[in-house]
Amino acid sequence: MGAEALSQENQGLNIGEAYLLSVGYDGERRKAFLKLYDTSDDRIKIWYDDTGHLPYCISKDPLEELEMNEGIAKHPGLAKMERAERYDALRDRRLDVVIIYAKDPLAIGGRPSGCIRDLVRAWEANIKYAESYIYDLGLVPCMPYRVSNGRLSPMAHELPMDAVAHLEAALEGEDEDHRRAVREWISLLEAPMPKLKRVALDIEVYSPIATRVPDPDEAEHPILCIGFFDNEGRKRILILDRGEGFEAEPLPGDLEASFFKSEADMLRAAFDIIREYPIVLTFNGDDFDLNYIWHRAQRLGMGKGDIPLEVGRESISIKNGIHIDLYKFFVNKSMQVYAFRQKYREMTLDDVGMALLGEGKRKSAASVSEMSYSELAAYCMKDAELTMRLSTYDDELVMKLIVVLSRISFLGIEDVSRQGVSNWIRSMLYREHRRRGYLIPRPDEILELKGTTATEATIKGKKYKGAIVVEPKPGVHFGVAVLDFASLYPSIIKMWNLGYETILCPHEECRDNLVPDTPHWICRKRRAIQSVLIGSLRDVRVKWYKPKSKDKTLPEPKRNWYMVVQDALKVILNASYGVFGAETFSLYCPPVAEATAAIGRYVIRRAIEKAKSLGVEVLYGDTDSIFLGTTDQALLNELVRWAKEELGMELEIDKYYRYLALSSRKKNYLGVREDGSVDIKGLTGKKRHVPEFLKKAFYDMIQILSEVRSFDEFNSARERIKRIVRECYLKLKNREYSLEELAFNVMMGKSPEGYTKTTPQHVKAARLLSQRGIEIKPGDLIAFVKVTGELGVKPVQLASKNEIDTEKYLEYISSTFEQVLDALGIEFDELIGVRRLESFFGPATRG
DNA sequence: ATCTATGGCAAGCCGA
DNA sequence: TCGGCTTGCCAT
Repeated sequence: MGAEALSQENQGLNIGEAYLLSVGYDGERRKAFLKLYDTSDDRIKIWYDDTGHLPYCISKDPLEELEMNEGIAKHPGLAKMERAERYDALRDRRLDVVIIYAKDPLAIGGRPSGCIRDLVRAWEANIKYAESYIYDLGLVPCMPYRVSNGRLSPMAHELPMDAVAHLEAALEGEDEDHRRAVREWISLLEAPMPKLKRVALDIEVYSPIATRVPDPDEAEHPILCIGFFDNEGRKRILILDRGEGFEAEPLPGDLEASFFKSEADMLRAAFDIIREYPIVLTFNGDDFDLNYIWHRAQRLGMGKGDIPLEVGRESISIKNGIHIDLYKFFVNKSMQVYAFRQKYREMTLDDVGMALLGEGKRKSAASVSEMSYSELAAYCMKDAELTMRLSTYDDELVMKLIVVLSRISFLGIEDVSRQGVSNWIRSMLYREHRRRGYLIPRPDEILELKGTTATEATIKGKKYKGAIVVEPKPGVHFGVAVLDFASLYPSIIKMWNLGYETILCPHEECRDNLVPDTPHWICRKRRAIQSVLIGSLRDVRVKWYKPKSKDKTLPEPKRNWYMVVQDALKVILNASYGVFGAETFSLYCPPVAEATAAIGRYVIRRAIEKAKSLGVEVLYGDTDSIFLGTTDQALLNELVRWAKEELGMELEIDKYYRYLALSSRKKNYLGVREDGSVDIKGLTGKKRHVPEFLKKAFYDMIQILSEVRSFDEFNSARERIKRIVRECYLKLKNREYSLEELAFNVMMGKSPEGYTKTTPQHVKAARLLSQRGIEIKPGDLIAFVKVTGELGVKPVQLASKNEIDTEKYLEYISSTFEQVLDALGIEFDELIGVRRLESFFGPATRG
């Protein structure tokens, strides 16, 4: 049937080179479609499914659903097969558990559905659709294809010979599953990067109250202007002509401005511009800009057909186009922490722009409603420009990341840029199930077969025991080497064949293949899917992309690409263990997470014992790292060799410290490297909430410590540190610091009413702000100072200098500095003079 | 609708 | 006053 008949829509579709960017479902046609980026004219072409697969439709009304899916019930594959027969057939093809698919078969990009029934399961066993559909066709998002007479075929690209040669050597001794996976990853990651034409859009909306954000669902106020900034630097601005009082005035010369008497005409002009581009970028366009336009256009009498937008539940797409909401991308915790190293802290365009581009939003005294046309245009254009530049800076880093993540996760770019890391991993694993013809287990099926955890967590309320943190040896240590296991948990998943299928397998023969520290065992007969996929990704990163990204002999663009891929892989690998311990993950399997952590403890424990047996002192260690009191190459190399031999794990010499200062606190240290750079971990002085004045003094002290080369030099350093602390103390006492410098900055974890058990200080301050009519939302940073009086705190906005509680601040200074000083054997009292301090000292010093 | 994990520290709250 | 608990932030 269908496979032979070309859809009418596809007839005559010929594209030389097209990148598959997104997968969607057209409800009216009841067909899946692909959005293809045509590189010859930079437009999106739509390709409709003509493979003849039947869509399964989900409806709240069961009768309606049956009716809609009549075709499926008649499907020959389904009709033929009896229930018991199906299960047997499944069992034969599976590893060792009965695994049954039970997700919404229309989940494009994978939205789980509660609507699950045998019908779907059986149907899924025989035909595949939608999410599985691009896999059936052998398609991978963001890869190049040729379309000829409506048929898609992959475009070959050359693999770099050095990569091929290197990999063949590195793959020696690995099994065939692993080798195949590594080759495929390289092929995906080395495919060409498409040049993507795109425009950034931003709107400004009139608001009668300056501080209130207009509600997009109501869209009751007019849109004042719409700015477009494209990746070739073209700037266009559409402005609503509001008549009297707003004379047309000269606008910057490179700005193409158009004025409209009618807001509807302005929107129509905006739609024409949107249609010009294959890709539209916004910063929060899902929730605000495009959402407002959507509702406003209808309020002005336009029909849905006149608007080139497609509104989904959580996102807005563009007909014949792609919409990427960069806010959703940057708000993603994994991106923030691992790819951008926490350079930005707040999820605003201003903060992200400042951190990544060195430039924030345009400052303006007036609200948009009161701005002159030229000011309004400049303000709006700046936001559009920042949004665009977030996608272009550093040789298109962000676009590259999205493309690479899309290829790894097999999600289209609209999905991958909006979803979290657990969904990327889910999609990656599902794809492999489908390719192998495996059905996918439901969460309750895995849980029932594999059960929960067997160890007791150290922290109350956690599900299982985690990593080891070695008790630090307090003091200053000169000549320290830090060794760590490269990608510890992914390596464990690879070496120990961990996966939901293989843990606690049904074979008697495997029961003695135990995970140390647990009653769990692991299958010896089959390889687990996740072990293969995560293990191969890990090897691709560690053996190819990471070293290449550091190779200074490579041309810059090449090295940049290696760096991007390396970062993208890091993000996925870092999450690859945690997802199995997250209830919300669709392949949640607590014993897998527990076993991973347990093996991690075993590995580091063995390494510590080995170091000791070599006569090396172990100063500290955390999860996957050990800090050793030697820099003797022979000893270190022996340890590395031993780890490879004995544990099958790659232990690496990470760095050397000229000296390392340890207190008795875990996860707290200061290490100075040979070149004088300093690693500060966990110390209060660097934490976000600490007042600026104290951070400054703290870093002044660090600067001094970084210059210390030998034990003797601590004496002069001590004097200089003494001066810093004294000065800090005096300025505090004389009230020379501004309120801003004195402010603690603490984030609201929830709304002010959400705090029922206790009322922390920042919440007290927040409530004072609420009383003044200032809205406080979760995620807001509250700046407050400590004051004398009942409450003890006040928001900066409401405080005055003379009510500052200097004693409290002094306590804070002393405890902050002590963390470093007690490691160095310096008494805080002695720095500042005990005489003056006596009255302040409350808590005794540690150690 | 969305959400990787556990371990550890400092500070403050709050009831015994 | 003490100690358990909550909170936020950080390490890995």
